[in-house]
Amino acid sequence: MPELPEVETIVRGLARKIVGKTIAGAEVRLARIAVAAPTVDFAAEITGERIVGVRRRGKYAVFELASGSSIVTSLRMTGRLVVARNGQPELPGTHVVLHLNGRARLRFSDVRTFGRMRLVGSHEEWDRELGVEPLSSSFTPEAFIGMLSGRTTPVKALLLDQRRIAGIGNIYACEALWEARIRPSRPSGRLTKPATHRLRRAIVEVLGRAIEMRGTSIDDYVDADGLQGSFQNNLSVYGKTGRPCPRCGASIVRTVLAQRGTWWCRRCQK
DNA sequence: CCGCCGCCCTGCTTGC
DNA sequence: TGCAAGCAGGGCGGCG
Repeated sequence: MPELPEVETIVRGLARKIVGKTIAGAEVRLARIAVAAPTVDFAAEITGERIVGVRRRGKYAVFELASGSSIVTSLRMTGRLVVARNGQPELPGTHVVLHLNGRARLRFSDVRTFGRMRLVGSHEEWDRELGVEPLSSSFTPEAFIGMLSGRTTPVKALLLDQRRIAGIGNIYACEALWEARIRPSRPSGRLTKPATHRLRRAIVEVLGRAIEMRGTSIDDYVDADGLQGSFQNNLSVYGKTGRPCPRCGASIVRTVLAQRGTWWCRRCQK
């Protein structure tokens, strides 16, 4: 499932391929995927627009258009954004195709149809509820302490809450907590000061390393070229039920926390 | 404000 | 072997 490192990798690839191109037309094959304001036709509205930028915010890929509008794309679990030439084979479940100048096509596919491409106006604050970018200078120790302090919520649930930190999903929450040697169920407000610092650094470190490895491909994720990442080979605990902890050798367990599968080491995560 | 729950959806895994 | 139930999960709306 695409989290921050996967979306970052996709966006960097897309930026290289489609910035400066004009949208000559748009095919919306499944209407509920392409969302616009009630009176606005998504395809008609973006036709003729030039793509002036592609960026990431949290787990969203944002296409910035010359008019000031943006297409905010959420991939959820199985969404994919791939650029291909017209005529090249499509991925299954291709619901939206943007025709760019020349033969380039930007395809959005999603077998589970949870993902969305949403057209937002230039002054629409679509990300008002989204939290801090963990790889930005705003993710300071003080900011992180402010999020944790006084809360009883399990720290893993807090890491998954996009209103606090934007971009962490289940894989990197599990990996960062393992890295910081913190039990996922620990009440957020009960972390010691050193544990808080370890966790903040672990988040930054794990996300950065995953970007270097071009993301984690377990089931569906591919980049803008349709290629897999390689961070799945560097996972310590995610999906590793019964395998030895890379740090202490104890068996990795799977529990359920905040309705999510949670992998961790009972011996060295406290 | 906060936290919890159900829903959306389909492919894969599990169990009989 | 075949089939159906169960499971997976990010974001969102509803509820207490």
